[in-house]
Amino acid sequence: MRFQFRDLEAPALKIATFNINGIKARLPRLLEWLEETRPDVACLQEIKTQDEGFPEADLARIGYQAIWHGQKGFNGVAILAAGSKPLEIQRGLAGEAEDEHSRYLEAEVFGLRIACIYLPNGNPQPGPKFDYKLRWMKRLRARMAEIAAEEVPAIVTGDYNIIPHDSDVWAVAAMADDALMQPASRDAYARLLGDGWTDALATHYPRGGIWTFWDYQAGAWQRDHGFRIDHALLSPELADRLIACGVDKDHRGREKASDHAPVWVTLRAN
DNA sequence: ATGGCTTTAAAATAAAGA
Repeated sequence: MRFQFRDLEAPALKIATFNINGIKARLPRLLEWLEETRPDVACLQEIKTQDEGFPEADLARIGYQAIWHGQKGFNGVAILAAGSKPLEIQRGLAGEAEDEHSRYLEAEVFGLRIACIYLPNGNPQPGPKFDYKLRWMKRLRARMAEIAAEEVPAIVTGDYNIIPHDSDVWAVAAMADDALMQPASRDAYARLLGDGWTDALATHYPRGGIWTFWDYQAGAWQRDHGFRIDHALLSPELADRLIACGVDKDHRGREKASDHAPVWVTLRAN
């Protein structure tokens, strides 16, 4: 199936995801990153603000329109697009009415379906937070199956809080008991791929060793003690159009940086 | 280190993160 990127003249589309760990504290870094790298679409996680605190005007000033799903103090996701307002399709996942965390936002923009996710961390495990993580992944899988059934070009990207393979972490032993790499977490992630979604970075860097997160503690950045937990999953149509992908690693080393680095993919228009 | 940072919320600590 062929498709066109609507409202876009460029022959390729760049889509990025960035867990910014607080949009208020990170606003100068966020604006700087957008202006330097100019993604057509940017999915943000952990905006950590209520809806009314979202810096809509600051983003508009540099050419980005946005939709967002905020929450007081923590969580929160947003989808930004250069010169186009994302059309909201869905916020939140079905299947758990009492779940009030702002972790899922889905939109249509440039002729693509884009879901921005902030998957629960799940620590400590075992425990109720880990149970919530696994339930959330089950609900995500159900929604992704619905999207797949629509046969639209789609990308589900964000902070998955999953280390998919041992080659995606600096030291397996250091993280062995962490919720991010438990077999149940990995199995749930593998099921998404089994359903036909493609992990963009895993495809282009099959040997691993690519990190998207470095802890603030213990000199993790200076020692390159990181792991890969921010992912872009592509529908079959988009997987065929993947030109390039990578991590804006240098942004992790800047003043007042987030503990995550941005991840991006570039897709061919046809 | 059952937490070495960091953010938010809110006024000193506490929760959450990964």
